[in-house]
Amino acid sequence: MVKSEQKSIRGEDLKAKVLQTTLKLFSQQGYFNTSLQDIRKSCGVSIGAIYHHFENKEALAKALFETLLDEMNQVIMEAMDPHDSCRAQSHAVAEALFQLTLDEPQKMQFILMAQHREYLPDAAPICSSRPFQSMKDIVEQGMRKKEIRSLDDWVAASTMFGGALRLMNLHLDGALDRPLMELLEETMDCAWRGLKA
Amino acid sequence: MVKSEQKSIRGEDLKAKVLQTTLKLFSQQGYFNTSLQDIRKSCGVSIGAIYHHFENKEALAKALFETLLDEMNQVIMEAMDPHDSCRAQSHAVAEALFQLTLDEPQKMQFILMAQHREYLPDAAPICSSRPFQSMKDIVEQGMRKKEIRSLDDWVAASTMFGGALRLMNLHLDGALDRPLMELLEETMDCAWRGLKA
DNA sequence: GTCTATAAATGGATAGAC
DNA sequence: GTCTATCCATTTATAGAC
Repeated sequence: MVKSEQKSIRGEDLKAKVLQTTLKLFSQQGYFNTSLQDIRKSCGVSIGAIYHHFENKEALAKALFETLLDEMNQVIMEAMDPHDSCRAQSHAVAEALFQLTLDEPQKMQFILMAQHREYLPDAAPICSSRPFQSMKDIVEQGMRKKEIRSLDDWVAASTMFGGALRLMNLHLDGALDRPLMELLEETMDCAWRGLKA
Repeated sequence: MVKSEQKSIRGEDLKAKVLQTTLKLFSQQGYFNTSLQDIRKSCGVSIGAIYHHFENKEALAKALFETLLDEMNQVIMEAMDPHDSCRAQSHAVAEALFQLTLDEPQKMQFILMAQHREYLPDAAPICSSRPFQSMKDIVEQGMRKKEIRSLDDWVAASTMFGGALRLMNLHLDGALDRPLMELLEETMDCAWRGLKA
């Protein structure tokens, strides 16, 4: 039944299907444990079709990675947009990222926990990617407006989001007993107490 | 010259040399980008010798991983030992881990940034390993003694050490402009403000 | 205990038909 | 644009000499 639904997939739909399947397999097993044959089988497509849309395995991973970083950055921008204060923006961003972690665990797994530089030699470290830069910007802005006290930029950013990011990791590792979202208020309150002017 | 120094390495010395070389290569290139041939060449030993001391590549990685987790836990225990209060213990542990990151970046790189479960299917998530459990214990103890306010255990632990761990990551990624150790006081002060009763 | 040579399998990538 | 068949390099692991 699954097979019959897929048989007519072509063009951009096929490309999207490949990306979707690749995300699933990479996040579950990792890049190196996933062969192109695995991807081929899992989405009922041929090797030739995959190579038509992506130059090679590395380019496939790169396309996926960049798509997800863009998406994450989009989520961050939309979350902070309606707010003015550093505190409100940070809270909204953390909430949006928690929600994304719950809605799309594979995407967050791939972004947060994969070692991209092992297979994308030219990739920048994740901490300098746009979404993480956006988060750092929020905190630096808050420091300029004296909402948070004067601290090293990296210390301030790590304090604001370090706890929340760690909880996302723990959730994805299955370590948390309580629902992730229930921990949002406490975590961001702790961060704020540590930073406020 | 290097070769002539190594030619007589045998037995336990050889085993240690293999582990040391493996750490270097795994932390630099990752597990999957490092072949046994790479290890063989890099430490001037034969494949046969490696297989004599380790059942297979996975067992080699496992031996290395467990050694490093033990070492890290040892560092933590020794750092907290002279202190009583949760605050002093946490500070000492963070300082010791910063120092370990500076002294042995490859070891911390391997512990903090590798995705061990991609090649050690039976490995527990890193957050439940002994060193991380020790850190969590310090915080929970502090909560019982009312030094820090009543919070979810994971939130408290993530707040106390989330910032410091993130800074270690950033340092290893080369993202920090300032020396890691200069950020210790500020980071742990932020964490403490967020947690104190 | 250490070595070399090689087996056996797998994976990325290509060629060419449709 | 998609498919199948195949090439070639690489890798883990073993066998057997020393």
